Amino acid sequence: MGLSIGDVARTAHVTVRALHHYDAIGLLSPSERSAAGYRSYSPADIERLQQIVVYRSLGMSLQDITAILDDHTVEPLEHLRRQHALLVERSEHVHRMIAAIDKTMEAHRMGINLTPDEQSQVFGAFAPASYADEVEERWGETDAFAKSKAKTSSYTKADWAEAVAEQTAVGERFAALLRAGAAADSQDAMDAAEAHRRQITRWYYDCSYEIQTGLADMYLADPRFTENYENIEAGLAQYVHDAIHANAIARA
Amino acid sequence: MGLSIGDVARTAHVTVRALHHYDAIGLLSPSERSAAGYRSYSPADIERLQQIVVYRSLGMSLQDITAILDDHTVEPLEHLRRQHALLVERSEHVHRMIAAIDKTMEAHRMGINLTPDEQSQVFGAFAPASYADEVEERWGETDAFAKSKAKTSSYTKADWAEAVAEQTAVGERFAALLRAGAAADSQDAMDAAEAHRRQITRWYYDCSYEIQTGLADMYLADPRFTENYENIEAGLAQYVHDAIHANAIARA
DNA sequence: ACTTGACCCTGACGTTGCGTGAGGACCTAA
DNA sequence: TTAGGTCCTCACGCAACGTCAGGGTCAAGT
Repeated sequence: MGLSIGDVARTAHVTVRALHHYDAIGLLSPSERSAAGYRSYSPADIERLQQIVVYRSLGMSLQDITAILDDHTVEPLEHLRRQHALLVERSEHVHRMIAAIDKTMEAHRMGINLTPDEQSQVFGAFAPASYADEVEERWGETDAFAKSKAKTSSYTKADWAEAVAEQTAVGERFAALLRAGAAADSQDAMDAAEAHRRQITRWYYDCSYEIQTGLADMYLADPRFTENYENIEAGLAQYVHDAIHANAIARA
Repeated sequence: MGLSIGDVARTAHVTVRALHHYDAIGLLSPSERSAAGYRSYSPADIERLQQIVVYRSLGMSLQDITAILDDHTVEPLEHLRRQHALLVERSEHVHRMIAAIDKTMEAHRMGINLTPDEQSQVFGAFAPASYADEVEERWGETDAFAKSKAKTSSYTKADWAEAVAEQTAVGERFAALLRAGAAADSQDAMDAAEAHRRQITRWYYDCSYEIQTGLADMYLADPRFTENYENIEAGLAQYVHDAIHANAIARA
């Protein structure tokens, strides 16, 4: 027996009514019901709900969400990659909007009137950019998008094995350097950090230095991740963290 | 006679139907009608529409927008300031969402399960943060908000005169330095750039170095702003631009 | 065993912000 | 003068829930 609808609503910050609605339209039907007809949500249901919440926050319609979540050719991780990409796009969009406001205020400050053309541009920045627009902006026509989708969703078991192997290799590389006494800001350690970043970019998502240092911080802050490295070698979490930071600074 | 409804719709990237709707609910009623009953939008109408579009993109309801736009104790510039602040908040929100996805992906990568507590946090990042939440997050209770509103919306004519005077003074300061042959990356020029930034922060909105360099770029890119400086002294636009950039780099 | 309060269920109607025609006037250019 | 594009006013439709209404369920306390 999983969580009750109220518990789910609280942890996911959605209303009970919304969950009823998702059930009614077949977007998220809890995998179990109690004898009295109470909905019971399993961990898998919760995971699906997270995808729903994220896609919703990006402005996707419930119909479309149903469609892509029920598309079993799409791996769960692929959803996270897409969401990441869409969020980055969203972030850039917000920055364009801020720039547009800046421009308008500067014009006010200077007592300047914007030309219709400039005005249209300002308006354009605030045009309701749906997720669909953003997706197309990123991947061009549906054709290219389909291709990209085909590529990333077609990871075979061998691919996944290779990804895991690469990841393990990077961990080992750090550990070897640590054992050899190489400083965290040595060239070798920074190269390993770069490999870590490229590995994520290759198999998961475009990992900027900013994002990577965020991950490094998390490796120390969250005991779960810390343990993962400490199990390989004592002090490795801190070492990886320092190497990533050193590398990020050096490349900036 | 102003613009036709079709023209407005095109430049503002909204549908004709939306404009009809705004008229019907009294949010934006064009200031004139032709003999045949055609709507005619004045420049003031367009300006109001921009405010509407921006607030809408922030998720505000049409009712609320009507209320705050019809509140005549709020200066037009105050709307831009608010919108700027809300957008910055929105930007931070998006970054929190990206971080949440990063964390989820890292957990996947490492084969780790998130605790309910962590899950709740991830969900929290995607909770539909309405503009209202964001406003309260920034300004606390309605009381504090009312105060801030009272403060910023109560600029007197004398205040405005002072703001304009300060702005002119900053321009003159740059011009004097340019005439005196001080380099754009000299300490004096960078101090002037800092004064430029502080002036905007004081009278308009919190101007970060990133935003300021954006403005500097605009001074060169947009002939309107360029002219404004060139009228004071030849080469001043470029000079101001360089000083702002030098200062931003020095302070980073 | 019984009550009480918190929680759950299923309808069912209301709301917001428009989309989408229907049916008809208007207006410029050929 | 006729065709196209644009404009007008109803008026119904729709998504994603909010909001009662009327009624079971359940654990805790008495």
